[in-house]
Amino acid sequence: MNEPSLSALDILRTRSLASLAAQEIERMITTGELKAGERLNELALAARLGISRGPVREAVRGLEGAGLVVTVVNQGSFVRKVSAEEAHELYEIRVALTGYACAHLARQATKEQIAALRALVRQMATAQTAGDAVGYYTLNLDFHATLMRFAGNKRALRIHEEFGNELNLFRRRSLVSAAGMRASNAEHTEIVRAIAAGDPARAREAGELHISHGLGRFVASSPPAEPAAVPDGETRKLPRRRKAAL
Amino acid sequence: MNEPSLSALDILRTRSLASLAAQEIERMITTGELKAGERLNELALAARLGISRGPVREAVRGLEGAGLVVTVVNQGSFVRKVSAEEAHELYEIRVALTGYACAHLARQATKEQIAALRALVRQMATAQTAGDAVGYYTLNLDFHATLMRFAGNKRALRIHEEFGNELNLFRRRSLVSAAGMRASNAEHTEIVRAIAAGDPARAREAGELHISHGLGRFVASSPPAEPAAVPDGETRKLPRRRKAAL
DNA sequence: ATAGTGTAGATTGTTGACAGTCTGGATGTA
DNA sequence: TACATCCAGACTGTCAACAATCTACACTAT
Repeated sequence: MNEPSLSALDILRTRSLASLAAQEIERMITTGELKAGERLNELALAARLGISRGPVREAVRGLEGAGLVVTVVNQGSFVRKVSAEEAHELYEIRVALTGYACAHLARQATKEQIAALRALVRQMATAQTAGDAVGYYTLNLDFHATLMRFAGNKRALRIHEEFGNELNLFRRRSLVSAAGMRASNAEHTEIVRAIAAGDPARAREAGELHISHGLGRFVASSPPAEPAAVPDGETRKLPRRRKAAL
Repeated sequence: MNEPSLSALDILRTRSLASLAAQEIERMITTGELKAGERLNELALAARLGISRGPVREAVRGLEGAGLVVTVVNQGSFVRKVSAEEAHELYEIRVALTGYACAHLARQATKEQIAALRALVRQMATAQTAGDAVGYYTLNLDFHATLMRFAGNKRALRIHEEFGNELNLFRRRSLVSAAGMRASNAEHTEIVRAIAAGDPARAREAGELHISHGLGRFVASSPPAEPAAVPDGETRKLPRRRKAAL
């Protein structure tokens, strides 16, 4: 009955080229196709997407407003680079949010929600014993997102996801070690246990500790970052790549 | 020696028209010159700023990325309207962040920082006894921003300010009553006292309670909002103001 | 009157062109 | 060799024009 997919025309009736471009560029950034600090060549992007520079510029501006991109007049826009200090700040905020969410859940989580969290912990245990770091990584993301979602605060969920993206701009996604996974999931267990016990203070404590330790595991597993002489937001006078890379 | 102000040319060398437009439009929104739900007429804005539509569109897209504006294809962009539910979520996050900041400060606030906070509380007390609601409002903003700044998390400070702006889009800025001011400042006093005492748990509790109560005072002082049938992000088919207002 | 249709004007979405700025290397000079 | 100057190409910043869409209002038929 339906067209295989919405015809190109129908898509345009609902979404502007700029929004599509924004989506695609964001994808390129989060997948690492565009690396932190890399320059966004408007012309190249427009050519690649088969559109003109206007919508591309709009898309980039949108990403700038969202904090994924930094622009320097007459020099261009760059994928934002997150400094160690900024990453630390992001983690601190996550500590506060996660702790709060856990305390909240300890007060009013439903049986189904607790069951869902337990299931995730079990799956992570499986991934951990199997040494499946990638699987664990994904499940872990899911666990924390679920925690936020169950806490019933959509905005907090959004912020949490946003921070996850930004942390990817700090250093490329890094997987935790086997020992890290074990420790991490033990903390997950404690979080769920405290929530199930209906003990807000303990749940908060467990949530906060888990994120704090997560920061430790994060930096421990990341390769040392190069000095980084590229726009964190201030820098100038940086080399401009000529040949439109892609 | 200096030009009265940077010559227009020098400004352009450092800031693009789009960024200037964004700044100006944001100002219009936060001052209420553009009200929540109101439509942003690109042509009118461009004319008012004496530029073309390109930079205006970019500016609007940036504000959209920042969450101040919502866009519907072929219908235009609108100043975002914050629902009661969203406002509630914002307050919840503020509770978490403020509580965390207070606990943090209780652990490592310097004498100077504590003195600064005490000074602000004193000033608020003066404003309160004088019945100066506007002065109190401003000082209160300052107090909370200072709390965040002293906690040493720039990002948290930014989020806090951002939320303040968004809450203005919920209902127009509303001032608390005389009784509200008194209660509010009593809580401020308790926060500073707990911080000065170096008691993180108590400081957090005081910070959290203060924001929670703040939500109560906020809704109590706000006029009831109209049903609101304008774009919160989904709506369609809404009347379009014709005559370019301004 | 009411509902349906059509049209003009207002506005948004996109494009292509032009001007200004910056980078990197070539050229020339001490 | 070291250093200042100049030049061409690559890009970004802005604009003006065109196409597409939507809204409001008038007009028609029932």
